Amino acid sequence: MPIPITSPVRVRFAPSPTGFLHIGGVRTALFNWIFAKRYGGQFLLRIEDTDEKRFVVGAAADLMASLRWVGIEWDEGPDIGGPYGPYVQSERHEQGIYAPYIEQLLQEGKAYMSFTTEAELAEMRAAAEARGIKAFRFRGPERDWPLTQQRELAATGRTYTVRLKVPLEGTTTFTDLVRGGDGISVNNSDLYDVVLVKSTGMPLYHLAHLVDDHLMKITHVMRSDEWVPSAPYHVLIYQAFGWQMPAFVHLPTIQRQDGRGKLSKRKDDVSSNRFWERGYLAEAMFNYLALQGWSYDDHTEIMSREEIIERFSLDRVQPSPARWNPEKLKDLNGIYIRKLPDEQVAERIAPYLAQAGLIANPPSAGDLAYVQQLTPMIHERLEELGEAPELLDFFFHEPHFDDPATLIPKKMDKAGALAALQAAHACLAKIELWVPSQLEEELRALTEELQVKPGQLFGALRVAVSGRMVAPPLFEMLAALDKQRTLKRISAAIQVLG
RNA sequence: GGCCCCAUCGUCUAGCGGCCUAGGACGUCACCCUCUCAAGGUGAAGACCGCGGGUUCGAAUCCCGCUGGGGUCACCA
Repeated sequence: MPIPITSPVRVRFAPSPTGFLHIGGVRTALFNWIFAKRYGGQFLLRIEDTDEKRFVVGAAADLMASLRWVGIEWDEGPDIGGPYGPYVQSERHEQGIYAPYIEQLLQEGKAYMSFTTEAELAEMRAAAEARGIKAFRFRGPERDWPLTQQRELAATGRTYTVRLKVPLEGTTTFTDLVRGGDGISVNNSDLYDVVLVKSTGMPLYHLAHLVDDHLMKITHVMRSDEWVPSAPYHVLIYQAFGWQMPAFVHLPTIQRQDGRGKLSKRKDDVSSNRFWERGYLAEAMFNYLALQGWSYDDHTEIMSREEIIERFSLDRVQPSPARWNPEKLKDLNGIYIRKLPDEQVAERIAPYLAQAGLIANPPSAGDLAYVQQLTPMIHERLEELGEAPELLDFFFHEPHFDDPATLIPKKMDKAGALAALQAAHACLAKIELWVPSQLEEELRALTEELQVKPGQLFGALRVAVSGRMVAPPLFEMLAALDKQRTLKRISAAIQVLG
């Protein structure tokens, strides 16, 4: 059933700069972006850096580059500003944006100053566990103190955190646009008094993101599944402020390939950077990621950005987790590479060849022209642009034969192979018009003359000229190699065999 | 362990009570094409719809229980 969406829609992606962005993060950003485009709303980027300990220099810039790579642009964000800036939480904190809201909750008795230290908390947790209590739900004694008493203690210099005064009884319920049903409900007795402000005065995610979402007029909070357990706290905070709640959309997580847990930055090779380095097309990544947790119908998979935006709807978002499938991504990438014209593929593989040292870096005009000539031979064989150097390296330096036996075709002996190569050399030496069709015509005639199968002669030549059993089509290869180099390589092969 | 979420081929999914002897894609295998490898074409294997109860003339589809998997239990996000 279609989910009614009230536009204008405002969504956001709010990562913390703690390292590289993995593809799960990109997927979450992508769904937000697609959703905004679909309903003609805004997509904003906000950096949540309230955790000074985990902050990684350069991570924010890196993450923005990753998003832009797949084609995600934001309408408001740290680097481009917007009407509700700044879009970096540490800056917002410095500007004192959160302070009045904290004060408000304190004044109204919705939150309280908690003087229990981290060390004390750890002790209490350990003691609780020793008594067999598995779930430690902290409620500070100060939750019942009058505010004046809390302030008096604070005035003595004692440090404190600010905690939300979570109701002891009753239930907290919220709806989720992906899960539907009657909504998700938890007993308040299963909750604890979450920390809203650290003892350093820095607000925590729970408080900061929510104030920001409210101030930035976010209508839909679309985030990963792992946030479901903390959603009740957010609902309670909205209620404490008396603010209108955004709609919650919890996206299924992307699981590891083996299905054991969610993707991890440390254990899995899923940094988004890795994919453009290896030669994945942004269009393919976009298409693949859109299909992680969403589908259009029972058979359509290859879709352009525009088609995906046009067709996207929340009721087709899967509630169950997806699983990381690099094989499928690779297949899609191959499809997108094949859709590209040869000229573009040539332009895009040139940097990989340069990096591999096969051509100059940066490539010369002559290099580029040669790459243009070679590209049609490997175009449809490419699933990652980064595979190009491996497929083409023998065009740039002489092959060497690790195993001369590969020069001998099936059902042929060494003498036969030698004779065939010598005959081919003589035949090719006479050819003036060095183009694939002419080469094919002459060499096919030679197979009949020699009474050998095409596969035998062509196979021996393929190895002679490329040094490998698997290579691009023979005649195109010879043509691209030019006559002189072809003859030289065949001679070298004859030497090796003989 | 508590709490929450989820459950269709190995994987991603279609399916919203009869169209399902369950469709598509990746992967796997075979054949065709063919100078090798790809690409392309054709086809095959692969899911008693996790299990057990209901509801119904009829259930993969609705309800309950169980089991399994995942997430989360921080002064991290």
